[in-house]
Amino acid sequence: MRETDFVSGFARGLAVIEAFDETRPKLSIAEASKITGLDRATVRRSLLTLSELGYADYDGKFFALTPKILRLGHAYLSATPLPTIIQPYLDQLSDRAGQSASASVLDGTEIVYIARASQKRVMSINLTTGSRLPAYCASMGRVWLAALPEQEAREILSRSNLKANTPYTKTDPEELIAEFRRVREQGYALIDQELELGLCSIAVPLENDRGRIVAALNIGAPAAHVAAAEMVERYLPLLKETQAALRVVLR
Amino acid sequence: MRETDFVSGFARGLAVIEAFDETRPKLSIAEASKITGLDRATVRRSLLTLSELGYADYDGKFFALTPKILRLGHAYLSATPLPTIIQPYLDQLSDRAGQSASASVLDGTEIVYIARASQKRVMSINLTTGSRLPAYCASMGRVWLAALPEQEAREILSRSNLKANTPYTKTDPEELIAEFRRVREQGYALIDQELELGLCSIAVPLENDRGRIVAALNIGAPAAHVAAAEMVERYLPLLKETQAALRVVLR
DNA sequence: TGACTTTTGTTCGTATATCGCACAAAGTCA
DNA sequence: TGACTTTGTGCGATATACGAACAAAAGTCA
Repeated sequence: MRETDFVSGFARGLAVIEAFDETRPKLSIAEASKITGLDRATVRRSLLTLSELGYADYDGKFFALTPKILRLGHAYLSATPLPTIIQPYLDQLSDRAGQSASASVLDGTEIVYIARASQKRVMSINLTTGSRLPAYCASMGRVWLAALPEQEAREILSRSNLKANTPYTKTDPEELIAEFRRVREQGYALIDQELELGLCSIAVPLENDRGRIVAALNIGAPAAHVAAAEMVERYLPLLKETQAALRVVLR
Repeated sequence: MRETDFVSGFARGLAVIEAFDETRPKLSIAEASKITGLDRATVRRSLLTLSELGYADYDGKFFALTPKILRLGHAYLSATPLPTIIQPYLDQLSDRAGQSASASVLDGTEIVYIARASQKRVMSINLTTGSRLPAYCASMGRVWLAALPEQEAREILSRSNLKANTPYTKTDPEELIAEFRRVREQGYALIDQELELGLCSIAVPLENDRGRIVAALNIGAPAAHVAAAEMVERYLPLLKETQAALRVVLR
């Protein structure tokens, strides 16, 4: 790609959109400038452009994103057949298990939820389509990393911020690599309160008919309700069934 | 806003992202150019920029969005407290009703789902956070339009594509305006198979403590299961309870 | 309170990047 | 093969970003 094939004004604008998050729902020009590292004048133009197009509101002081911005993310969800195909299977799975069931794909060091059937809230985090979790400490993330060549998995770990969310969180890269090997062999990943205290989850890979991983499926349950050891006997068979059913559907 | 405060390269890029949808998950440069009406060279630069930033994949022929694009929409969801606050109430509501419950906001002529607790699939459409429906024929849309000054509601109707999705769909603006008045008086909107055959739904407005509408809540049920007339007695009390509980929570 | 400092928003001239056109090259299909 | 479509590229005209300068607003402190 030649240098002139890159529209930096577009790239800068996207960075400005990403400057908004849960801790910063409203931004002044100066704040957005600090977060993105872009010049105030440049950020101002991007924000005014967003506002002009209806993607943001401006009260003269702060900018806030509007629901119109959801069109951008939704363009992916509706354009990708996977979430639509998976959703009914997930609903059924969640219903049979009596627990939340989800599907995700890997994006860099994170997994991204692309479909979810939730039961009563067990986590402090509100997970919906588009939510992200670090791959190294989530059951679906483990499944994804286990499916990659070891070198790639190492590379992703090296870019990850391996922090101990709970006393149980594995943060040693070598230990994680060994865990990936175990996941690969047994065909599922089990997480016992590594992401959040009181939460267990179990995940399996979802492969297409060429044996390539296209998503991960999981079931999450409160540890108080289901001990980690029980997760396998109670939910693995259900996950395996769903996995097999979907394998037939996916080209 | 001065002319030079608008970054057209950014605006053009956003239009290119929106060119992707369920019917067009992969786009060539020429296709994207046709859809957006932008010059091929311009579209090409935007697509290559997206690809360079990891928001799109390029196989040398077609471009497809990657899950990274979800970050953009998610910036709104996580930056707006409303979905997070509402979700647990929706889960409980859906659980008690045994039907899907959702929340939405108005964006132009459409409602946008910002949270949803789904039960078994009853619609042909896969609704998730970020999904859109025309406001004029959806129960939550009616609630929103009823909450606006009549002039604004008329203006939105005039911009809407009022088509009859089913034989029951109301498409006459005057009839709709009269319906909005009824919705305002009775405090809820009932839709009997106007969006899709076999689907009924009932919605109420969700107001903050200043009495301003901030979202609409609804419950949807298969018509075969619950006749339209029954919707009110079965679900309105539950909706009202949730509405009241949330009113206290919202500032 | 008022003087002072710091932060923020806006404007401007200029160097640079981007646009859209026109043409060339490469596919595509009968 | 030839007609057609699609993609890539060079170039002049135009739009945009940068950084500095200034004005306005918001803090800060005695």
